[in-house]
Amino acid sequence: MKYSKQRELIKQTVLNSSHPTAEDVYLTLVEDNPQLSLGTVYRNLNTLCDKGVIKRVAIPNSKDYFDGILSEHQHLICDKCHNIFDLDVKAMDELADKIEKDQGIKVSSLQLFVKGVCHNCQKDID
Amino acid sequence: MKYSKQRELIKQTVLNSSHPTAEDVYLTLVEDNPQLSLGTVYRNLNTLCDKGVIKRVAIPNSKDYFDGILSEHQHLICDKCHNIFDLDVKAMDELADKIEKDQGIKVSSLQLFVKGVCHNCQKDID
DNA sequence: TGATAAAATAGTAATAGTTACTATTATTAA
DNA sequence: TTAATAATAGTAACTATTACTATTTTATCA
Repeated sequence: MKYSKQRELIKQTVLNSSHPTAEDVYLTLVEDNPQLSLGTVYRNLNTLCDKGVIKRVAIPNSKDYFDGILSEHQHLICDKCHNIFDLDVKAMDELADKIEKDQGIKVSSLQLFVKGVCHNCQKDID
Repeated sequence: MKYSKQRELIKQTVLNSSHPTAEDVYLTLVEDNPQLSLGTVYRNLNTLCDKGVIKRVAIPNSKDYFDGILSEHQHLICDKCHNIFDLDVKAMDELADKIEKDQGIKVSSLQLFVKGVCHNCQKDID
């Protein structure tokens, strides 16, 4: 894989922002790099995911988000502000084991989508 | 809401098949109803979901599936045959409670996506 | 350093799944 | 049976993403 300035910028943008979409990354970078192409952003986000440099957060009925945090964690989608927040749900491995035992199937991946109200928005309600 | 023959057929097709997509429903029905429009299928699937007659199974990076079983359950997406299977995961309510306590947030919905190998495909492996 | 090969880019076209629009048809209620 | 209104078929449009292609950038090595 050859170095490219664009890929470097895209990587840094994901690492320095919270769950940006491809479009977020593009809009962030295009200001100082007016020649940047949205296709380049998509292509590099895919490459970076494939190489394990970043992770894709794929949410049902929504565009993809990207995440610079590689350790396993789950996500909260806030009902109010629609932002995405990291959740450290401890019980996932046990749950996978339980499902394997109870259902008699092999589990290769387990993903949890939590919808609710984030800390910030909860403050606004109180 | 006025009766329509098309909506009735669409509803029956969802109730009588296992997790069909909009296209599945359309292809099933169009044979005996050549005038049926795909738009009508989409519109009525949405209406039936809104009215609580059927449920939408929205899976990340995939088209929507529909489900005639209304009771709360989770889904297995098989790595081999890519079909969708119902899973009765008992621990969901407890998990929601635990997340609310641990994370200090209000959970409005909790969805689990299990990827793995279904019973049928597991048989083929053995 | 300069030539060459390989990879990446920008810009655009194409795709998949779904929704929106509109003229026509079917259903319902009086 | 007519009049209203809701639903349809057929098509266009939309959104998120991928594919294509001519040009540019990067890396290699003589």
